[in-house]
Amino acid sequence: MVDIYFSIPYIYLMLINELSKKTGLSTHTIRFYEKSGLIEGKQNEAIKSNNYFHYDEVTVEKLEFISDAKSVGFTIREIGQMIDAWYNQKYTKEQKLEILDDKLISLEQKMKEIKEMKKQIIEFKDDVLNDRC
Amino acid sequence: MVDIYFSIPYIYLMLINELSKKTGLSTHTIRFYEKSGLIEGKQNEAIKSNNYFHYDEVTVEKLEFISDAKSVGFTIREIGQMIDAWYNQKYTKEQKLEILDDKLISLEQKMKEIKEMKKQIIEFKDDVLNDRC
DNA sequence: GTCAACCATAGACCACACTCTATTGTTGTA
DNA sequence: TACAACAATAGAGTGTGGTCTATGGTTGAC
Repeated sequence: MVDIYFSIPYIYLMLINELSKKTGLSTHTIRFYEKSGLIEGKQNEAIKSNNYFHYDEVTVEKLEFISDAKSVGFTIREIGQMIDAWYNQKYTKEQKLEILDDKLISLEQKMKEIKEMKKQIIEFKDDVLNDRC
Repeated sequence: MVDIYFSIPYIYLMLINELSKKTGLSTHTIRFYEKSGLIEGKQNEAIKSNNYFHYDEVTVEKLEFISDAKSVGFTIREIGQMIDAWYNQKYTKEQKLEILDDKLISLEQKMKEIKEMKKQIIEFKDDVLNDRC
């Protein structure tokens, strides 16, 4: 079987080292994300001499999304869900929308908590400034 | 030496079980926070028969703050800094303000990241709705 | 054909933030 | 005085998210 992925000339593919340089993530971390099911490289079955994985530009996008999503506090599992809701066909349209709406709600919640925390810290500052603590 | 803490009649003190019920945190978790330096109970040196720790209402406040701060993503270390900046005298006024300002800046940053993530997810939703993925 | 720079896999190790178990001792009510 | 419900300490175990090491194979420039 010939993999179409490797027969389309205008799809640029890269190995893990280049992916690492493009995203700023270590090859270790990228492999960890791959094992966790967040991304997926492809092996060229026409080449028998090695088992190197090849990655496309969409993987770069995904890794950038993963970094962003992690820094707002989403877990690997949640990030996986979102990626599946976006790039995969394993969910129906309705399920995809439900997942994404769910994440939007949790962002709203985080937002609210951060605003509360800001208020608190500003009160602390006020106490410090006025020698009330 | 007589500890003033135990001689002021209007300071209400409680044992760990009551503290746990008031805050919704397990006694395990409370002891973990105590070992981590976030809170501090006091032993009554007048009582020789046991070594029970007694906690005041300020500890309840601190534990509530810890829960809130954790849910916005602050680490134990960061939370400890903030508590010290507020309740302790181990920092100067200037140092306290610096710490608190630093935390405000990181909250602003988190806020920005969350807004970006919201935008992204809304774009995802749009793609799903219009069958672009 | 040598060698540096890459590739893959497996599994050990790490920090963080708990969470639980085991053990021993204390208190207060019946 | 028996007993349940509490207390303390030490230390083991858990889940998450990496990070590193060891081992062995491949590629490409010289």
